[in-house]
Order: sequence, then C-alpha cells, then structure tokens
Amino acid sequence: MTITQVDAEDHALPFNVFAKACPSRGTLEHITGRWGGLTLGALYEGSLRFNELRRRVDGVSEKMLSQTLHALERDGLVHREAQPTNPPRVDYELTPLGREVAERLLGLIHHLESRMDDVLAAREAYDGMRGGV
Amino acid sequence: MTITQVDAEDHALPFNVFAKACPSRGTLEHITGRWGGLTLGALYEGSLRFNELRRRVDGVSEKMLSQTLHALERDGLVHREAQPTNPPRVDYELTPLGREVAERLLGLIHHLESRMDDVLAAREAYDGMRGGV
DNA sequence: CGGTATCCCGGCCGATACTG
DNA sequence: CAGTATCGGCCGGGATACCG
Repeated sequence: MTITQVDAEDHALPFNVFAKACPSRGTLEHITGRWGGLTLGALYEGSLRFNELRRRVDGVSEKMLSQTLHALERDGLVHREAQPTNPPRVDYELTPLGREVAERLLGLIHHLESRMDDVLAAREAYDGMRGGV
Repeated sequence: MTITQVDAEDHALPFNVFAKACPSRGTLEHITGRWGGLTLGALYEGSLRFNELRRRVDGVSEKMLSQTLHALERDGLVHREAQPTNPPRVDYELTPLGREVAERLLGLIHHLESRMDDVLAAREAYDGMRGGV
C-alpha cells in the first residue's frame, strides 16, 4: 500500500519530502542534521582541512565530523581533495550544488539570528504562562 | 534597528550558531530537526488541526508531533488556538516569524528536490568508486 | 595530520494505554 | 478529537585507542 515508488523515467517532480520513504527526505536530513548544516556553513567561507573544520564547528567529535563529511560527499555537496604528502593533507570544499544549498541554509541561519530576540521573548512569555506567574 | 550593533567593542554578531552554547543553535535544531522543518512546511499552506498535521507529516508519531509543536510554539514560530468545544478543536498556524522561517526552509527543500537527480547521480558515482573496484 | 575501530551510555523516538 | 504517561529498543554520538 505504499505510494512511495519513484519512477525513474518520470523526472518532472517525483520527490516529495513529506513522504517518509522519499530519498529527498534522507538528503534533507543530512543537510539539516545536527552537524550537516554547520559543516556546510563553515565550508561556505572556503576550503578547510579536517582539523580546521573541527575547530570551526564547535562541539563536533572526530567521529561525527568524519561521518557527516562522508554523507555530504556521497550526496555530492562536498568535494574531498586528498594530497598524498607526508604528513597527509586533505581539503574539503563545497561543490557547486553544495554552495547553492549552503547559501540558502546560511540565509536561514542569519535570518534566525537576526530575530533571536523575538524567539527569546516568546520563550519567556511561554515559560511565564506555564510557571503560573 | 538591527541587533548587529550591540557593542561596537564586542564581536559583530551577538548570536553565533557555530558556538555550541549559543541559544540560536538550539532554535536552529528545532527548526531543522527531524520533524520541525516538515511541520513548519506543512503549516505554511495554512492552519491545520492536530490530526490533519499528523496525516500530512508522514511518519510522525503523536508524541513527537506534540513535542515538536510545543517546541515551535515556545520559540514563537507556531500559534496554538484551542476552542473549548466538544469534541475539542485545536488549530495550529504559523506566526509571522514562523512564516518567514518556513518560507526560507521551503525554498531550501524545493531547491533540493529540483536537484535530487544530481544527488542521486553523485551517490551512484560514490558507491561505484568504493564497491566497484 | 587525518582518519578508522570499538565500547558504551543517554535520550530520541515509536508503541501502547489512558484521560478529558 | 487532542492530547499525556509510561515503557523499552535502538542508535546517535562522545571517549578512547589505534593505524597510515
């Protein structure tokens, strides 16, 4: 009874993120996941090495950064450039597609940050209601 | 006007989502979390009742939808309107701020879906490299 | 430096039952 | 209809150790 089959021949607009089995949902979760968005945002400024990225994205562990980068690379959003030098040097940078996505993501983030005072005020109002004055 | 002028001596922006202790990070995670974005997206079309929302956001459980709505309401992105009728009727709708956020989020989603074929191609290429010798 | 492998805990999340 | 309460599995993700 699943209506989630995506026909490979019909390319019109076969993707619907609201359907749970749609592949776009998975990719959206890579992008908007806990570390995905911050990683894309950090790389928007330019190419970065692994540990630079790790310092830039405050709080991410080696494992999660590695995992996140693999997912983004697989989705074609990030390009990994390894140089066979010693010590090794690996640079990560956005692909054109990654850049488009990061741009929109950063727009969202900046917009949110510019209105955080409203969010904070709403939180206080909400908590005040429940706390019962 | 803008909050970017808080303290000239301090850093430019008061909120920095890249810092792990910044409140904007928490709100961003509500928005981009597993259900937050889809919920905002669904409400963008118009006001919806609890179970309408549940059907629209494929796969969400009662508990998670309830939790998500509370978080979004607390952040001032969603307005909850309860009518004391019997049976009860509760409508959820976006606040102006929620609408601004949802707009950008939907822009991102739409853009992503329009380029999913590239993502899928990148995935095949990536998987081919690793598995196909 | 740039990772991978392993262990393990907290909490996310789904399922179920119950309430108003 | 619109939720809350509770339980339990599973897995996200941190810590650590180890490799090229």
